[in-house]
Amino acid sequence: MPRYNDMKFDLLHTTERSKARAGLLHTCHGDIETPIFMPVGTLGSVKGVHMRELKQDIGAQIILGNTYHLYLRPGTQILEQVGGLHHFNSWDGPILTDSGGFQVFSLSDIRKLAEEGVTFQSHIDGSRHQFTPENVMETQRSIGADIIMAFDECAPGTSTYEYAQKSLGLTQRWLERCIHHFDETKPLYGYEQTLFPIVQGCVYPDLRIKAAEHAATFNRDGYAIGGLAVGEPEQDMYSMIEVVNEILPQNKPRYLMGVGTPINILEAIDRGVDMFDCVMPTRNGRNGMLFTSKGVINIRNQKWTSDFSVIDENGTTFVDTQYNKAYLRHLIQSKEMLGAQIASIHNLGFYLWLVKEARRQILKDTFKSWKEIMIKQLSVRL
RNA sequence: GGGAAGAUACCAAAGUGGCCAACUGGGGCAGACUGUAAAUCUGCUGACUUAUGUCUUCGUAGGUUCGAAUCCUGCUCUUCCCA
Repeated sequence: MPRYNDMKFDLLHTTERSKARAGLLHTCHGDIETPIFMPVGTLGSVKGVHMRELKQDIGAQIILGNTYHLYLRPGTQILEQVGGLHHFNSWDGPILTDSGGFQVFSLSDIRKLAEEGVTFQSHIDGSRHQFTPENVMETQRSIGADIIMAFDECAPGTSTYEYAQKSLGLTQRWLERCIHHFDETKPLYGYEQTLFPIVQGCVYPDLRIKAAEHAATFNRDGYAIGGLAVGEPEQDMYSMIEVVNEILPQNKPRYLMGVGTPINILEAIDRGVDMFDCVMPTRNGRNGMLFTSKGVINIRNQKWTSDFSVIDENGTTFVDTQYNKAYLRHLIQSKEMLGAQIASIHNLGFYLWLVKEARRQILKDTFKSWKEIMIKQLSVRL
């Protein structure tokens, strides 16, 4: 089985006025049209959304899972027994797993960081577990994601230069160990997996450059930009993307981890990013925030109480025109689970529409002007 | 008819002389949420207004007191028990 396959990503189109690109990423579970947004399914489910809705209504082409969470529950034994996450959650498209690097950041008060790896206390029962670059690769083999991520430290956006530098050193040594171990092991379920390195370096251009150059030497099928949208100013995020994308190979997909708002996504596409994931459409949806073609709605606000217009007349999912705003507000106010489901489907549908439309605009060389109009629209708070 | 308990802000419910514009929960209103410890979290919720000020409130009408949601009296209403 080839370790490296240069046919994995076809860069179909680039534009003059923008760094935006349209591409096609091939995986053993299907092709992905980029730019793409990947719904987050931490525990093997995109919260509140059926696979059928994800695929047919929302148009998702790839979803995420999380190594830390799936390792704790249901555990690798179950995942191996069933033949990997695809067979467990019955998503037959591509899957990407995050390595647990983000949990090094988000669970910082119940973990200990060391050269060897990270010792976590389970947030479920307090039990202690060690994650190392090596065992994280193995766990991701067990999960069986098509794209797996290197184990990194996602340092806070407010880190000092000294901390960021130290952290990056660790991430880079871990990357080497990840790659070494990944290349030494084989997939468990008969299809190929690929490992994406993660570029860290906080908001410091020289660190980001160093990190991107280091990552690029490993010649992988794709690269991720991590450690952004974690507390730093938005402008810093954009300039880091610019710095890193200057260095990452043109013919490989770039994945901006954990980002972001619809506007963030458009700005990042403009700067040459191809892949995105974020909990925002689902989490914020559950909490009553809707991203629509006309602007952002807080459906809990009183003004929607008797607004019987449909959720989004230009929306692409069935919920958009099936349900009215007042009803959705009622469901969310009443904490009815259907409300969370409708909001999640709507928001994911919007995100997927956004990247699909971006791709269409890139292909016909009108991305830049379309983006400006969209950003104005997306800034509206209804 | 007799007896007992009770009446507190939108609802429920603490508070039995000053630290009470009044605990707490719900509801309501608003905000937050970016590789998901999140169907979660935060703030506000008498009025005027925003100073750590004034005014009006704890069924109702009086009274005691420097001071009352808290003590006393009448009235009204509610619930329960006995006839």
